[in-house]
Amino acid sequence: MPRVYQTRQQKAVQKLFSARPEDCLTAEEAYDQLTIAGMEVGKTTVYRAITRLLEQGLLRRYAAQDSSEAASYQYNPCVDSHLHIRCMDCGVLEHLHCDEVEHFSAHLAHHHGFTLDEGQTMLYGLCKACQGKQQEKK
Amino acid sequence: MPRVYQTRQQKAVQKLFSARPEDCLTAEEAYDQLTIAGMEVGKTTVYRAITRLLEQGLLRRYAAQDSSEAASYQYNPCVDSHLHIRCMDCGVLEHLHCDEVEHFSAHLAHHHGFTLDEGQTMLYGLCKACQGKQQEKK
DNA sequence: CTAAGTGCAAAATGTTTGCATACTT
DNA sequence: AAGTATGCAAACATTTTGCACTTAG
Repeated sequence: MPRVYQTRQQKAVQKLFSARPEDCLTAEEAYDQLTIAGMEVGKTTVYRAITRLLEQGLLRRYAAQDSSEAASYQYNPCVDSHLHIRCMDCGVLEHLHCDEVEHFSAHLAHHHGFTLDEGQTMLYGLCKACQGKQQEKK
Repeated sequence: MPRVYQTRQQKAVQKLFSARPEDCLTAEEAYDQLTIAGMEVGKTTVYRAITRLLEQGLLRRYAAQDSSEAASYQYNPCVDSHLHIRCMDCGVLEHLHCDEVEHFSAHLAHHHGFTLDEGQTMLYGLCKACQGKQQEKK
């Protein structure tokens, strides 16, 4: 792994993500944010910076649910790895800090020989609010 | 929802997926399979047939892990919905038929107000074989 | 000074759309 | 006959790459 130079642009991208560990941003959104902030970072550079951060394990990547939508990225403080759940209707992202997850993960390891990567996994379903909405429709 | 005509092509695509409910195929792969089988179905038509099957709930869609990789689709016999786990190293797909999943899902519903959609969710991690490989590398 | 990063334009990829034609019902 | 599907080519959106130039270490 080649060394990572601390350029103005690289620092700007990392800072953007690390400043909001709760948020998921697409490359485009990150680019826009930087532009608004007057940071002058090329879009290509944003992509390359993100790639570098992924390699360093500082970002996690979430594939889009629908096709032809962009992937999003989130700051990944290694210490606090946890599952995320995404509502398929409203798109809200929730962070699952919960012992039950550890229990389930342990079960997978023991009974299925599978080591769950919480950082890479996104659970999909419906949040409380959207379950209500779905029922109204019926 | 408009009615779905049973064309030669539509039937061919559905048959392809339903014949192998264990397999995940990308649109491209489906197209290739059909072409090899001499079915003469256009790629556009494959995409449109897949879209229709998704709308009907007969197919589930899995977003690609790495960027610039294609999404894959799998036949979805509604009755037997279950979680899937994918090895990030070798790519193997395992089907999780397990009471623990129901237990975890129930927990999510009760304590987090979140209804898990097992069909849409893919767990990522490392399978037994690849955990061994990872350790050797160190 | 050298390895690494930048930014533009162009390519690549997966997917969707416009449209004239053909098929189902 | 009306509604839907097909297939081609072209459009699209996201992401990557080639290349000449700049910057960090």
